[in-house]
Amino acid sequence: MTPEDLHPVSPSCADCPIRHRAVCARCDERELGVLESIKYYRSFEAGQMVIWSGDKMDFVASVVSGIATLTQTLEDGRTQMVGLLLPSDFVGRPGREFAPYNISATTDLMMCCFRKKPFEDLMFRTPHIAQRLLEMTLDELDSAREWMLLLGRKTAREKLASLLAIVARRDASVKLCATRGRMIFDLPLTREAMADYLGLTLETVSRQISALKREGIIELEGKRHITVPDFDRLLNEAGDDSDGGMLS
Amino acid sequence: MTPEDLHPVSPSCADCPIRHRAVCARCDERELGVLESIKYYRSFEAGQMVIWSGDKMDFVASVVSGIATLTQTLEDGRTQMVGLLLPSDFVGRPGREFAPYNISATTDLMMCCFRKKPFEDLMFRTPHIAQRLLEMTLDELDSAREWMLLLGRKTAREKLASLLAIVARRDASVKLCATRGRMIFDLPLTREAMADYLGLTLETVSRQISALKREGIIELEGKRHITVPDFDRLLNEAGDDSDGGMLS
DNA sequence: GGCACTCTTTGATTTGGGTCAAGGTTTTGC
DNA sequence: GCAAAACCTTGACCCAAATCAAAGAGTGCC
Repeated sequence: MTPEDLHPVSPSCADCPIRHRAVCARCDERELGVLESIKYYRSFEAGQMVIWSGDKMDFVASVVSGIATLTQTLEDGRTQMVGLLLPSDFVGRPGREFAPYNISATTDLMMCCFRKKPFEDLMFRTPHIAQRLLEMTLDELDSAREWMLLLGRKTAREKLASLLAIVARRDASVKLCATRGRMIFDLPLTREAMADYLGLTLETVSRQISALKREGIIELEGKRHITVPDFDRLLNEAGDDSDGGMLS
Repeated sequence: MTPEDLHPVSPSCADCPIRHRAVCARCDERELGVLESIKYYRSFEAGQMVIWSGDKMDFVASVVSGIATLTQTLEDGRTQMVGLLLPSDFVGRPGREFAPYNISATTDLMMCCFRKKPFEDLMFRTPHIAQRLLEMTLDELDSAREWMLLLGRKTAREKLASLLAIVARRDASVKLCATRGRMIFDLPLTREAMADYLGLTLETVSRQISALKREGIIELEGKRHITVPDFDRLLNEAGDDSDGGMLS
């Protein structure tokens, strides 16, 4: 498969990401006008909290640039990442008043937000917006369930290979690489964040990355810059049947 | 909390479960008429497959009675349950042609099905149906993410306690028990099914159940009939912050 | 009643990944 | 340019849960 195959939807959007991810294709001028009037941008620095679990969340948003994570924690501090938000991903729940998990910026982050109440009003008046959101939510649910398989049944090595495959697939910069099967990208996560996503410890993540490097499945320059010489070989380590869904 | 608190929505529905779970409150006569005309019932025996992952799925459905499970498997046979369907739960995805996982009956099962195409048509014409489905899907997503925390970060004992707490909460028969905090119910799953749900082996499940019994946190009569003398004590073993969401 | 089957329990042993500890490397801030 | 902090790697050791093995319990069928 070529890198182009991996990006059926352009990740760039001149105006606002929600246009193509959630609504644009079927929106008329009036609806776009409403969206314009209720939107605002917020930026966050790497490490900053966007919202705490349980806090009031009076907006929905999509990621313009940068990476955000959704995490849940037990009282004793064990934490599990339950979602990774890359540019163009949507977050927020019409009909929910409080955030169900922590959202934090792992890199510098720009979000395009819409005030929740008027967004909900628009959604109730505009069936195709609710339908598009339903589709997106079903996709997220599929991803979450794919992730349950990973957390419950994959080995540490398979977990790492799966994560690298997902990031490679979604990272826009892989497009720059022309050689068939070869992919180059930067890991957007620290070892600790990867561990939280994969249900491992950071030491195990580090060891598995070293092992994949030692065996030539990945090449590593610095701590974050990764080259995958043969994407199919990486997928093979991930333990999935063929390439699978693994959207976000 | 009293057993009644656990069942804010009546699990019984004279006509069809989807009425109260998905649409009924806001449906008019004409919409209910359409639903009537496209619905049919299917029953399955314990152990029977409802649908295989990847097969064409031309219906959506809700569970009338019995238990069904959603599972995903790796080629080498490792399997992970990704959802448990109890009476009144909905399954199926408008806009998706193929089933993304195996659905199977773990007990005798009755489902109320709606042919997909006309259901989708109705949904497109009827905004509140799409909106209700969106709400339900968001709830499912929250449950899936709660489960990710369990799979990634909880110990075997905490996993078992969490599962027992969920089943106790959802099982209708707990209503029959009056004593505050005391709950009696039947496990609807084999040890192996529990293991697949929890990302454990069946031996570990068995050992943990024995341990909980030995310590008086549960009482066990036969293999399936469980008494929880003190529900709060069970929750305490589950490791959650207070009682949490843990819907299904 | 007894055989066959499925489900469950329990024990012995192994092992993958966690924990603890030390040191290396990169980034940030002054 | 140096110190501190953050992040990462590697090693030694340990333990929770997996694996392997055997036997008990319940159920249905002839």
